[in-house]
Amino acid sequence: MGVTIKDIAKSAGVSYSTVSKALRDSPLVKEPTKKRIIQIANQLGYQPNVAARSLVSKKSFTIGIVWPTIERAAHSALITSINKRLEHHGYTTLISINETRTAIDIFNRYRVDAILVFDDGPERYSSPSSVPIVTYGIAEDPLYPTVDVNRKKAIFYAVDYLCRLGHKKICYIGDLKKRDHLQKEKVEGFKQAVLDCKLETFSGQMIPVNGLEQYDGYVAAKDLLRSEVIPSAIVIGSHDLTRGILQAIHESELSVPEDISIISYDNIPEMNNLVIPFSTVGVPLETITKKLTEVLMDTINNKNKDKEMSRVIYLEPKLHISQSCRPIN
Amino acid sequence: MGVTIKDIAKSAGVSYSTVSKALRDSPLVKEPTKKRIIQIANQLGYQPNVAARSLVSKKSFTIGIVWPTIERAAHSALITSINKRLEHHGYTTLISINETRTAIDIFNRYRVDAILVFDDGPERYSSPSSVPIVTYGIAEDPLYPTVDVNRKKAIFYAVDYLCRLGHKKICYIGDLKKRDHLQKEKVEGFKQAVLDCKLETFSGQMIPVNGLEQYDGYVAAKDLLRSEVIPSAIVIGSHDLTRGILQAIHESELSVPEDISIISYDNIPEMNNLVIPFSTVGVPLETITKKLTEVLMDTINNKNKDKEMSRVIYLEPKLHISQSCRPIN
DNA sequence: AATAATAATAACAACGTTGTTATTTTATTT
DNA sequence: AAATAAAATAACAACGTTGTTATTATTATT
Repeated sequence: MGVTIKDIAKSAGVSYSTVSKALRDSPLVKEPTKKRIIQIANQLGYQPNVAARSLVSKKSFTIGIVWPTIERAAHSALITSINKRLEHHGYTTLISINETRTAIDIFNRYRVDAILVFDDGPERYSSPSSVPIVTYGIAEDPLYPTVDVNRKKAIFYAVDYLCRLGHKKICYIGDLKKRDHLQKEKVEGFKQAVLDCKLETFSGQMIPVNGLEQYDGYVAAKDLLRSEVIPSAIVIGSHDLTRGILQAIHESELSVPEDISIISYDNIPEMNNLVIPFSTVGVPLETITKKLTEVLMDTINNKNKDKEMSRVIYLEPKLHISQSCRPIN
Repeated sequence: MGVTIKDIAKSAGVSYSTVSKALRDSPLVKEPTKKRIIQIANQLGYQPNVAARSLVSKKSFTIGIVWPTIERAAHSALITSINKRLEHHGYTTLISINETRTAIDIFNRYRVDAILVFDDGPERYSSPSSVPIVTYGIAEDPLYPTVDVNRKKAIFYAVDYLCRLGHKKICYIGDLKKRDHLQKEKVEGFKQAVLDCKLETFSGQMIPVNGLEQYDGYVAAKDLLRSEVIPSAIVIGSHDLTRGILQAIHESELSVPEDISIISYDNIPEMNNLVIPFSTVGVPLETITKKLTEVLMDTINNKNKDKEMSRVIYLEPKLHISQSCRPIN
């Protein structure tokens, strides 16, 4: 079974409390003894028992991530980055892919120091959690501190940018369903921009997709390109759609940005494996994870009090200009 | 802070040991008292402290999954299924996406009951882990009990099947690099089958890809279709490649299976969102996760002794015949 | 060399559970 | 109604750790 502090004590001929102090590098134990103890610990492959430790110290130095939507590729990049950042703060990340309610219960049983919820779902989970919760991307009347991207503004910026380049006929390809809050925001941003920029509106300006995968983008774009009036620019609501849309454009023997300008919503800085470097709007992934880590640490250290606890932090999207849009004469 | 058994005891006017028994549904406590205690526990939102519990009982009812390659879509389906199965056995699944060595250490500190490693990497981690380890897909001289798919056989079956349909000119598209053990197996299966079935060999019979993504398949197939001799059938080494290959075939105005037969290696039963229902070879995902769960439970309950501990279980692939292959006259 | 001050180590309680043993309450027998 | 058996509950030790307090060993001061 697992090696304990007492095994080390016996082997070193000291009391177990001395071992505890030595391993935590306390100044209360003499340097040579400390060295000897540490060496024995390594030799025996000692790993401190988290259960025992967190039982007495009421700290686990662990963050639980709730991730029921495990397939979402975008989230996996976020989680990788968060994990790295938390590691630097001395925290361990543990993930549960269970349904949100269940996962929160699990982490409560483990008494982790904080829970980070990644769940796009519209479901409300009024969770009696004694462990503090932070959420990402559920800005609609959240019960907990939330970090979110201002998606409305993002798409607004995209349209505004195209407009300043002189584009008049601009389409939006994305999820138009009312259900998904995150996608709805984007649609609103588009509508607002069309209004504010005094752009032409026309039927078929907003093209729906069935899902957010490459294939869905392909289908939607095929559809669009078959119609008689082709827009001079397209705003794409979600990352994966872009590839499919490009594919469709290529098949129509059109090229980007010569024949058509394209800009996509995206947080991930990896639109590089596409044919041309792509222009995007969105909050850089590292900005998101930096803020999330910050909020988590503040929450743990009780830096935010009372009503402040349930406030939303909207991150400001950035326009990342590359080579997929061109000015119109 | 968290509600403890003592809080409940106070509120119910009984001793905390009675509460413990009541919550574990022990016959040692009278039914009405039990009911009352359980009700109070729910009311207070009590969640048992895993740390305290596993400290005394030496059981955590938790399995740690090591998953450093978080992006691998195929694994996410496996993990989802495993999670569900383990839940039925009363186990909780916790995931770490840290580098394998680190993740194993973490789970050792947590004293989970077993660790399941999903790591394709060829790296050897001679880990001094006091928690038992089970691995998936690292059959090459494994240190721990391992479940693996017989990939060599899988591809063999695919070729054999095509051969029996009368195909003579069969190509393989996949990763040909020597590095990746999993991919190498498949290549060997192909070579073996070509030999055993006395098939024609020709230059350019095995087409390499750069990665295992859809795009890589597209590029490889484009290349193939540009050459003067086009095979009558293609065996595809990995799931995601398939879409790209189909794309390329369509662009060449060929159709499947009329002009060309295609069969793909795949464990996931979801080749449905393709244009036609696809023929595949591989071990069904549920078979894999069933066996993995079995091995995990056996390992925990010490059902496998001594040298048996480090044996490999090769799962037998199944041919799943659908509509992407046709017989040749 | 005896005493005080300090450094190093040991002993012990506590954390929230479970499982075992001890005590009290209730039911049964005479 | 007293004695006994059975049922229900309470008390206590243990798990592996940390932090506090008590003890012992060492050094400094006279």
